[in-house]
Amino acid sequence: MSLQAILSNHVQQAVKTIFSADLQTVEFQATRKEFAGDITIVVFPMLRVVKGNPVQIGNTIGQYLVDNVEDVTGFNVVKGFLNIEISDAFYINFFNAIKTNKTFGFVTPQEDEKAVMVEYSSPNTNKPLHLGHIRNNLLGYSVAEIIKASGKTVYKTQIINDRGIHICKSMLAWKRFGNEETPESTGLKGDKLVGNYYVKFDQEYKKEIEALVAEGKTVEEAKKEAPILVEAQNMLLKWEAGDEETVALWETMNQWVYSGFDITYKNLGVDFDCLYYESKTYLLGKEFIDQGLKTGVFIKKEDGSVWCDLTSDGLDEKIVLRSDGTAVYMTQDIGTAIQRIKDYPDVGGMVYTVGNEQDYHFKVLFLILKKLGFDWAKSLHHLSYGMVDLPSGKMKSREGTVVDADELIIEMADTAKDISEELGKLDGYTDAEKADLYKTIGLGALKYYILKVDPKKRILFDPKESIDFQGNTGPFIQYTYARIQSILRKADIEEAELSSKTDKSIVLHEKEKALLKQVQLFPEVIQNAAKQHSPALIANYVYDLVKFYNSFFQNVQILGTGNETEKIFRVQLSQLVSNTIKNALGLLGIDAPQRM
RNA sequence: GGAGGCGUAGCUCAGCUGGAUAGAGCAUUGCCCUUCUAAGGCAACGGUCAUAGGUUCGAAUCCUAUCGCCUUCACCA
Repeated sequence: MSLQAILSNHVQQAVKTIFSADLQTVEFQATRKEFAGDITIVVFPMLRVVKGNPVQIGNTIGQYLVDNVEDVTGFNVVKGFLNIEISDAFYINFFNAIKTNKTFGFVTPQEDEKAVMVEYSSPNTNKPLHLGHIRNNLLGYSVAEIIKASGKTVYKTQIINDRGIHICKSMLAWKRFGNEETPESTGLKGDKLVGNYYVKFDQEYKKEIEALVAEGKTVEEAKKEAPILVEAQNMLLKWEAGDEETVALWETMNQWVYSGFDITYKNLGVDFDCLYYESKTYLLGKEFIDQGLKTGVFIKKEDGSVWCDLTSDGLDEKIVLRSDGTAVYMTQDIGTAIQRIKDYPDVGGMVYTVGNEQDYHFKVLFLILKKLGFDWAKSLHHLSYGMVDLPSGKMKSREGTVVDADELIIEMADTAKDISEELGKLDGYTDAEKADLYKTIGLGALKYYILKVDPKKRILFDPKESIDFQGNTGPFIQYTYARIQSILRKADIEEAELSSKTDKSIVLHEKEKALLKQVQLFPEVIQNAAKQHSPALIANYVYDLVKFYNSFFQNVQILGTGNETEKIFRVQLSQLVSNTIKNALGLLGIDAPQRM
């Protein structure tokens, strides 16, 4: 039982016996460092049931706790705050109970718990991934790991938008200007090659618009009538009709993109359990539209288009099928969701990692699925995150104002290399080991930088200012981990000693106590992060833990202490902390290096 | 115009369901490596929590209005 739970019971008991009143809940908070105590009970809320002076009430309850609770050793009252002092024995008990648990805080998936499907990434297949996709991927991956750690089975998935006018644009430009170029012939990554033709298309398109305007057309007309655009649209029609040549080219170019994406995903360290392709699911939603028409969820208009009337829910009418019977984005999403539940019957809820531009879309999607009568629809969540913007504004692939994912990853590793070489602490490492470490540190910096901020906030990324490696950063946390590993290597303590129980008579240093308190919070932090879909909570937690450790490290001798019992305890504590750091970083998709 | 989000130190961000004198990092200025990794530690400086009201023992947090920035409201995805 947690400290709060134990104290809660006793405080309620105290209020009952002394004031003969019933207290519903007891409010706790961490004791501020300028006061003595380990945990604080707020007296003010009790005034609703107990009349009187808060200081007096605090004193009375404090005395009761000292008299009746073994682990409460003292108290003091400041205004309406009852600061409780807890015995070292309590923390040592806790330490003894969990010190050999390698996954403290993680809950193993329960059989009766429904699984969760987490969708993330879901790129278009016409251009390379950029910094915006990186945020999406890191968030989705991390949230999946966090939900897993909180005790649920998780499936990671994505919907690949492999169909549509965007890929036709790249296909057309390649056909016209490509001279049969391939990734092999150019040495380019497949997604980069295809992306180049997407940009090429846009350049040609703009030229044609200008030419048409010069001929006297309005800009609006020119945008619609530009021949290259018309041809791209024809290409999409041909694709939908199953034209052999078009489909073959589409398959080839998509394949190029996939192999390019695979490299980026691998470098980023993200993965998926299953994939869904829009080209395979876009027709799927239609049968459910038919079904919804029968049950009255949807209405057909005179021109044949199908709509969902959401005005009674405070929203608009939403189209779910065009008048020509073709699918829209919504149709496909309805079909995909239903298909996923069919494929994975143990799934009880889904998380969609998609930018906040689409808040409205998902609000509508979830509402429609509810109206269609799926009970799992109430367990759908849109993990909506803010855009990554540049000082110049939004990133735009067509205008070349994007921060390329592959390039950024390489730059980060290069920076790590520069810093590392300057510090020169890697004697004995092979070049391969070094290269590996630079990647780990570079990625650590990037991932932490992205994940430490609240997902719903937008991120302003200035390419001119490099991502930090000092202070509240990934490398700082990795460094602390490496530091502890160094201690453990030098400790020269036998395995049996490392798991031996700590004697309760030991007196804890304040820095040691602070560490144990912080470790104690981990399970709760994981649950919270899972509930709120927020890796930022994990990042903030591990940052605090690491700060406490560095302070401990600087102020307390670990191996150098003369006392053998103390030494063993401190090494064990270091091990526990390092293990917690590693596990927390793991939830963020960040590796913890042995040296750096 | 309807809907939604954001606004905290020069910069980047924390601040849980309302609680003590609003916290970190970067930057700036001091210290601390003959002792376990200085990508570190200790300290100083820095705030009208956008603004104005309200709710109450108590508000950065909840409510209302105003201002500023962003998104969305397509037979696009």
